[in-house]
Amino acid sequence: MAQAKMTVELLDLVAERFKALSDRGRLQLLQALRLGPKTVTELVQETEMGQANVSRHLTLLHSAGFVSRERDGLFVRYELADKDVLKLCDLICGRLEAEVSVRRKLVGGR
Amino acid sequence: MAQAKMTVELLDLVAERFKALSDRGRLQLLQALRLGPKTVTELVQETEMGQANVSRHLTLLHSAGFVSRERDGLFVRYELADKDVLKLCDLICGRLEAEVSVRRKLVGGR
DNA sequence: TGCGTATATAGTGATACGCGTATACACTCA
DNA sequence: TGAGTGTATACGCGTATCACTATATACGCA
Repeated sequence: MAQAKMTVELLDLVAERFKALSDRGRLQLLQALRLGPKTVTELVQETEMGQANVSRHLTLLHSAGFVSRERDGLFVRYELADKDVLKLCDLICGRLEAEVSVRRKLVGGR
Repeated sequence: MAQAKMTVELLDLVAERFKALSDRGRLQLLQALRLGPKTVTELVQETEMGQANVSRHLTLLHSAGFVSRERDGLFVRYELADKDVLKLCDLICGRLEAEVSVRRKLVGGR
């Protein structure tokens, strides 16, 4: 959004990236990957999601460029592609915390 | 995502915010608001979307906290709530540009 | 109060999404 | 090559989302 002119195609791409982050399960996976690479099996155990779902979500995150994948024998190890994802989430979380504190003030002020 | 423990409820809230940004029409509206507040009618003209759609998308963006609204007589004027939205979009755009440049290099290297 | 304009909200049909199950594919090893 | 394990994909279903149209609500003004 740095430039004034955003083509419809570019906006669609941006929307697609945001959509990849608009699901609880996928955010859970990204969070689980914060501390390092993990295999699908490990992620299944940590998130308590079904194997098919985990695989599907990881595929989507990968095609959105948020995670990278690397085969290790029988396993596939996923990893955060970079730290941008965390920045994005931090921005949202910061907003949420601000909202909550505003609400607290409103309630406390009654 | 700053803290290691993210409750399911918090993740849902984060996902909801990202979902608000995961639609071309809504991104178009946010972009149109970059230069200042606008009324629904103005946004309808600029985006070539139907009035009902514009109103609906603005309502969603408002409940997600990305825009503020203020009634001005018969009109309702919407405005970017803060600059975070632009930061978020810039992060995504930066990623997209990086991807494109990588692809260019790959193509050029052939 | 009644009319005209601006905005918001049903209602509806088409499309997209997420989940669970079953199955296909990839890889290792005997 | 065949069995076993890990990962990805196909299918069906229920739900959510979006655009469009019509309608309702809010407001200013005569």
